[in-house]
Amino acid sequence: MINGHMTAKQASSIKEHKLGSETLASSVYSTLKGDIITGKLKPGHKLRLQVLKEDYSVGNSPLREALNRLSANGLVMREENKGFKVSTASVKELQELVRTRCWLEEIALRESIRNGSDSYDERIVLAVHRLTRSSNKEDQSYSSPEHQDLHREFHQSILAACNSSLLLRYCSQLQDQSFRYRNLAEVVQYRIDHEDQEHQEIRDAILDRNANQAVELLCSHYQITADIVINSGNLS
Amino acid sequence: MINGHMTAKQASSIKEHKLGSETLASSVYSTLKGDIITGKLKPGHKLRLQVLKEDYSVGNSPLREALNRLSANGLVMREENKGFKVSTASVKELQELVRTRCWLEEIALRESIRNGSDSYDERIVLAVHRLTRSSNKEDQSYSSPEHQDLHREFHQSILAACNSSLLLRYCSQLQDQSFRYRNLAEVVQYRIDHEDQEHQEIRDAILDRNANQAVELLCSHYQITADIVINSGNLS
DNA sequence: TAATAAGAATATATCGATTATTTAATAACT
DNA sequence: AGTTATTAAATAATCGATATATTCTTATTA
Repeated sequence: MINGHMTAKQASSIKEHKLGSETLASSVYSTLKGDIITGKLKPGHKLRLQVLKEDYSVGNSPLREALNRLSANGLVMREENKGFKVSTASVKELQELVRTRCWLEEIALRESIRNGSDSYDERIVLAVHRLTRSSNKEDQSYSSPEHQDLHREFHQSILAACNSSLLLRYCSQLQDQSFRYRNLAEVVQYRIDHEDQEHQEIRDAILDRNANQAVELLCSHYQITADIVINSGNLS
Repeated sequence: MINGHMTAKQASSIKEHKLGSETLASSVYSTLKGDIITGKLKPGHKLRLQVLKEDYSVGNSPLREALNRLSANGLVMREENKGFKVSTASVKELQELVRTRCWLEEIALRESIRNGSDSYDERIVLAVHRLTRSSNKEDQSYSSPEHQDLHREFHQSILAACNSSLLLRYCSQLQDQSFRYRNLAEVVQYRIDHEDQEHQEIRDAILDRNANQAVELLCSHYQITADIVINSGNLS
């Protein structure tokens, strides 16, 4: 039998399922989500059940459950009787994404700054420290999953005190989608350095309780990143 | 064999599945969603697979797929290895819900008013007309699903021009959850009349392009409804 | 009473088979 | 040729039966 459909996939094998009591469906969900965000599974890519079953070594049920969750989160598109595919990526959609993300995060950020406690500040300071340190490692580690996690953590930390788990969930979803776009453009060290600078400015504005400036900086941070992705020419 | 577990359910049998090419999973999804929003399935209620299978006359796969979608939308809670239950309802969660809904809809409403075209206005006018007419029917039809659909349509119509399908999706989810809470308190004609009045005031503010007032009216509209639910004493 | 162990119930997952729909390929026709 | 029908293959969706694992319940023991 030919495994000729291992085209661009090279699926991340499901992690040790034994540890903890995580469900298989949840494992596949996480792995699939990761593969989509990193770009291992490209926008628009058809997700054929049979292929996925082999690539991820799981049965029908957990796979379909994972895909159904993902489709509810916007990373996967589902069409009745036609199955699933990775959500498409276009300039138009990216612009809508950035716009919406700025709207929601402005609220979450202003509320967080209003409610912010010491532990709120400390989490941010720590996040920036770790992120910056990671960026400055010798070995171009800024494209590693660890660096992405640190980046992710920074952006979550500044919204964490908004007092709405609903809003946080939506922001998290928009972040996932933004990171997927971000990974469509190859990121260079120069941009990473600049980003770290922007992160620090945002942090300082927050610590100063200067909400207007923090929002301004945050949104332009997102806009710049989006423009880079658009100019990379990898979008329809 | 006893059908003794038909406790408070009386499941809405799956609608004609033949028409169109809707998937069984999608049918169950809609039906389940409806039963949760109307309160036929009560907050916190354990959703046992075997019971649901019989009540809705479907197999394992489409049922679990529907539940997975619902859990991603917040109407159902999923716990690893422990299955599904209808999301709980509490005063605290309702307050967070209202707060978040006001935040998001303020944005969507202001944007819509800014972009609003003739067809935007017309859809709103029509929605108010139909809703009011339905409320004034003799036969207490204000608790019918048709009336709920009209009510739903009004609230969607005023946000429709915000130019972000993402934001609209989130608003729609929050609306679903709000309606579920709303259905926990028995609604009386008096309140319906008052609501219609509020809807008309919101419509007028929008037609006047008075965004500040429209937002003000909309949010207090939500707050009043929430207070009624809270005072009904049906929440933990 | 509290901790533990056995047993029942339930959720999760696999597999194979079946139906239905979509997609592709082929044939027929104007 | 190019469009339309028809047929065939591929794939999605579903079921049912089964197997395993985890949780829940109950009984037992210290």
